[in-house]
Amino acid sequence: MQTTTNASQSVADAITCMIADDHEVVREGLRLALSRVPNIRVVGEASDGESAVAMAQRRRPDVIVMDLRMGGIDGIEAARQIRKTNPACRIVIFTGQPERNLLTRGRDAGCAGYLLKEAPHTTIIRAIERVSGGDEFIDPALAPALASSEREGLLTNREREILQLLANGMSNNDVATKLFISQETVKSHVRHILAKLEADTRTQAVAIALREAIID
Amino acid sequence: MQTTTNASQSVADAITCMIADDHEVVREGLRLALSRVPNIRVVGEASDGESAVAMAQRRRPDVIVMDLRMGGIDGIEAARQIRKTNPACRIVIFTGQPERNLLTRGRDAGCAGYLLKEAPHTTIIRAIERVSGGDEFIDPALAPALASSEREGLLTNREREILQLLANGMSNNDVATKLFISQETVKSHVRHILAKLEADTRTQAVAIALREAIID
DNA sequence: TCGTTGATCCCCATAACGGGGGAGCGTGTG
DNA sequence: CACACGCTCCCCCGTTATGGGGATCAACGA
Repeated sequence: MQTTTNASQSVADAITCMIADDHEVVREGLRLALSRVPNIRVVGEASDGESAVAMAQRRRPDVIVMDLRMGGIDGIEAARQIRKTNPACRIVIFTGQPERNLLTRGRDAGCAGYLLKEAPHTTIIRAIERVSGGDEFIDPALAPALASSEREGLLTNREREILQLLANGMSNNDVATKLFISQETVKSHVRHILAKLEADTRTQAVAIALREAIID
Repeated sequence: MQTTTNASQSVADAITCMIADDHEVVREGLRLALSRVPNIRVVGEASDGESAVAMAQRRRPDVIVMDLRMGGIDGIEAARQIRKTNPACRIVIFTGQPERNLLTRGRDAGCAGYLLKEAPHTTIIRAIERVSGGDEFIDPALAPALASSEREGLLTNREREILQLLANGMSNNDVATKLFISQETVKSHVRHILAKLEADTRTQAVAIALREAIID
C-alpha cells in the first residue's frame, strides 16, 4: 500500500502529518490508523482552529488532516491562515457530512483533498500520500457534492445578502432601510432571486437557500 | 478512574459494550479508548443500523454506544428496534452535533445516555458505567439542547403541516385548496404560527422552523 | 360538567409582495 | 472600444399577506 521501505520505525523521508479535529475519538482513531503506515509520521494533534494554526507554523507538517467543524475559527479559516504562511503545506479536509458550502469554501482556501469520515483507512492513507505528492484527492462519495455546487455562484453577493435578511424576517422596506437603498431596488433583487432559485415566493426561496446552505 | 480491579485482562463481570458508528476512525478511536478500561469489554462493532440491530440481538451487550447518523436505518430506529427485543440493553447516543430533533427522538426511543463526540474519554467511560448501572447520563453540553426542545410541542400538527407547505412556496390560497379548508383558516393558522415562533413574517417563520428542524 | 384547546370560518383595514416594463452607471473582460 | 454584468432606481398593475377583532364546534381532560 505504501511506496517505500519495510521498516517499523519512523522513516527519514516520511510524510509528516498533523491532525486537527475537535473529537478526541477521531483524533485517536486517525492516529492509530496512521501509526501503522511506515512512511507517515504524525507530528501533532490540534483540537481547535487556533492551535492548529499555531502548531502548523511551528512543526511545518507536509500534510494536515483537518476537520471542518471545530471550536473557535473553523477548519476553513485555519486552512487559509496556514496556507498563507506556509503554502507548501497540503491540507486534507476531513468532514462528517458533505456540505456544499463548506466544501467550496475549502477549495477556495486552497485545500488539496476532501475526505469523508466514513472513509476506510486505506482511502485516508491514499489521500495523504497523493496530496503530499502534489496531487489533489477527492473522496469519490464527495465528488457529486462538489460538482453540484454551481449554486454557489448562482446568486450575487448582494442577492445573497438580501436573501439572508429576508430569512431574518425583514420586509422589503426593512431591507431597503438597512442597506440604504430604495425599496424598488430590493424588489428588483428579490425578483431576480426568485427567478434564479425557481421559487414562487420569497418564503420558498429562503427555504431552498437554507436547505442548500446558500444562507444560514 | 474505574471502580473495579487492577487487571489488564478482561474481567468476568465486565460491562459488555457494542459500538455502532459509520465512521471507521470513530469506531477505532472509541475501541482504543475503551480497551484501556478493565471493566469494559467491547463485544462488537457495527457500521450501520441494520447490522447494529442484528449484532445486538446475537451478542446482547449491556451497553451500546450508537451514532445517530448511519447508513440504512438511523441510530434512533436501530435503538427502538433493539430495545423492543432487548429492553435491558442500555443505549448511549453518540452524536457529532446536538440536534434537537434527533435528541428528543432518541429519548422517545428509550435511550439512556447522550454524548457529544468531542467528549473526552473520561466522560465517555463515565457515561457507559453510569447507564450500565441503570442511571441516565447526559453530556453537560447537551443538556440545554434537550431542555429547549419544548419547541417540539409548540406548534400543533396542523400548524406544522401548513408551515411545511409555506416552505414549499405555497400561498395561503394554495394551502387552503390543498387542505380543503378556507383561506381564512389558513390565515388564522399562520397568525398563530407567527405568534408562537415570534416571527414577523412567514418567511422568517420558515427560516426559524428549518433551522430548528421543526420542518424539513 | 366546565374549561381548554385545536380547528374551522368570517369581517375589516393597511401594508407588503409579485411581475412586467425600462434605464442609468460603474467595473471588468474580451 | 464594445459588451456583459451587477447594482441601482423608477413606473405601472393586481394579488397577497399581515394584524386586529370576532365566532362556532368537537374533543379531551380536570
